[in-house]
Amino acid sequence: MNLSYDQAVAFHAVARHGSFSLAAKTLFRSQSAVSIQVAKLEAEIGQPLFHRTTRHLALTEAGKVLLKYVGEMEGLMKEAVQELEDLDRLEAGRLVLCTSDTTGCYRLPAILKSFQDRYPGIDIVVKNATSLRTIQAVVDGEVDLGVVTLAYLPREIESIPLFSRHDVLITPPDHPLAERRTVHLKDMEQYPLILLDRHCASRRLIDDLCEKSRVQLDVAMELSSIEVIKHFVRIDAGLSIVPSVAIQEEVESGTLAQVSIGDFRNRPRQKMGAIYLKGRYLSRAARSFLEALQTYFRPGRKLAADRGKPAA
Amino acid sequence: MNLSYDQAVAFHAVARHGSFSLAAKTLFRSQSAVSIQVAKLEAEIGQPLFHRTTRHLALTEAGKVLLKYVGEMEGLMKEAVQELEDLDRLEAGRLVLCTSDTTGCYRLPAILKSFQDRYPGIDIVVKNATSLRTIQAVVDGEVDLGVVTLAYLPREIESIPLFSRHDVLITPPDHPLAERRTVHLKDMEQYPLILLDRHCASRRLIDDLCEKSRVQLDVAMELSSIEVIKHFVRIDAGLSIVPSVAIQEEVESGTLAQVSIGDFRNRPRQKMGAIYLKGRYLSRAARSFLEALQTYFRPGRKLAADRGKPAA
DNA sequence: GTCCATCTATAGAGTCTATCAATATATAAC
DNA sequence: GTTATATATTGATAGACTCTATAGATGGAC
Repeated sequence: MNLSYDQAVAFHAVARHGSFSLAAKTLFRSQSAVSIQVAKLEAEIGQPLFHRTTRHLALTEAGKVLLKYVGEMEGLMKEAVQELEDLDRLEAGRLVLCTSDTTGCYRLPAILKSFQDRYPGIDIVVKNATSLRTIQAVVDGEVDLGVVTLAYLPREIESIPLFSRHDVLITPPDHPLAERRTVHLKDMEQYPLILLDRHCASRRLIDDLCEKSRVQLDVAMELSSIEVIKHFVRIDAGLSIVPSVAIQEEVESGTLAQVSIGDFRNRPRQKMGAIYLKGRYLSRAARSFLEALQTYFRPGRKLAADRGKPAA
Repeated sequence: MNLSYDQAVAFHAVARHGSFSLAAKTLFRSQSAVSIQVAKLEAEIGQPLFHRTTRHLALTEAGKVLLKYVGEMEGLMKEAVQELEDLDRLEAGRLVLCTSDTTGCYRLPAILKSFQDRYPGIDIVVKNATSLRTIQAVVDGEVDLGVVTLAYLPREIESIPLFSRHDVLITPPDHPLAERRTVHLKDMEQYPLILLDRHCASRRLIDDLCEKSRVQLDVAMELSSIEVIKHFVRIDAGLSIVPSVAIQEEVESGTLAQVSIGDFRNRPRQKMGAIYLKGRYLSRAARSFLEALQTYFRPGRKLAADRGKPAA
């Protein structure tokens, strides 16, 4: 037995209205169309669905059974349509981001908050990982968007520059270098350094620069968290190079000192940006969030994140 | 947004198999047919359902939403088909009978039991009412079948004779009439009688007969239950006329005596039979029960209760 | 009883949609 | 680059659905 959903819907209308002609009107069909639909359904089932003896119809046993199921199915169909339309109107949806701790802690919170306020129906999940891992997660389709260092991007990744990361030397407040307006990598050779481990894009950039400048840093420790690094620097376990945005509070309260690094000045700063998989369909929620990111970080620029294909 | 169920089913197959061509095979369609179905669905929804970047497909957010609902809907459809097929195979169903207390107590139990054993999936509801009320219930479509006195039947009722009801006089064991082999209505005039009330077909038959024979019975009480009548007769509150089948136990145990009534002998006995509404579709369960009734009460006769149109 | 109004079933024609086979295109593996 | 596999596209065909018009049935009015 293979029931047609449309025929069942016609049957349902007839059952609810107790009349073929009335049902036909509500379905915007002719009465004959409805009669035929129900007749076919009855033929398929092998039993009548209505007692047709008197003027008003009554359901047969089979009719009662079918009615029960059709009602539920129509309800589900309506719910599905509702939820899909909500998705389209950004009143529902799910968005999975991935970014570094630093960006997650210091750059995104404000924009996430305003996005949530604007689209309360959208669930946003923020994962934390290094830029390199984030890129892999985007490539694998595990996350919709990433915000990462725009270096070492594979070909299949599309990127949108958002802001620049400005790395500085941090020292305890009473450190000799703390007085300087600028230091160079060369100046740091004599001090033990606490850096992020080699899996981080930002560390890689430092290493690359050292190699070019023939500087041999004394890396005393490799950690994976900037927060932890800050604590070590505060107890004078060594100096570090971190994004300036991550230590504003400590600088203001005087628990840490920051010094610009001359070697970085004429270099392109570390561009940070949003990334997504080339050609992958971006949900409306993802596109909308990309747009929000651009409006927030580059208010002057013209937005390109339209129709799922933002320019690089 | 107006989603097509068939398209959604195609989508579901693709989602489950992770492949259009595989899904096409399981649906016994060509691959192009499935591709087009899904494409139309996506056009209707306004969003892609699959990420098609890599070789294996992945669901988009919209795809995940739809998948959830389609699975449920297909489940319901399967259940509906299952239950309708069960109905056809008599493995499910509901049968509402109506009959008098007497028939319900003394005639039906055995056959109901064997029917239940044979078709355990069918729910049988037995209502009790007088024959006249039962007939009305059948006419109104409140019950599927009735077992009643086959007198005073309206035109729209179809009937199948099953057995005859044999009314006898009952008295206390030590009553003067208890010795007689036969009595006549005339003989009862001098005794107070306890009869069923005038709404009962059996009472009507007695009244009609009295009128013809010009007998004036002394109806001391009118009750609506034969069981109650039996108790009154036992305490010598009067005599009564009841179906013999209802007092077999009391006669055997000697608490009541029965005497044949001569006036009934040459009269057609009260035919009892099954009734249903002419032209009303009889469910398979009802037809099957009618058949069982005939086999039980008239084993020699050829069965006619076939295809919903048993002979009268 | 007959007539009328209303509802449902049926018939024939036109339209639309789904389907198929064949082919083109895209992707991953080699 | 080539090959193999998977998906999209095309054009033709078949089937289902819908419509209008009409016939048949039923209940109520007279």
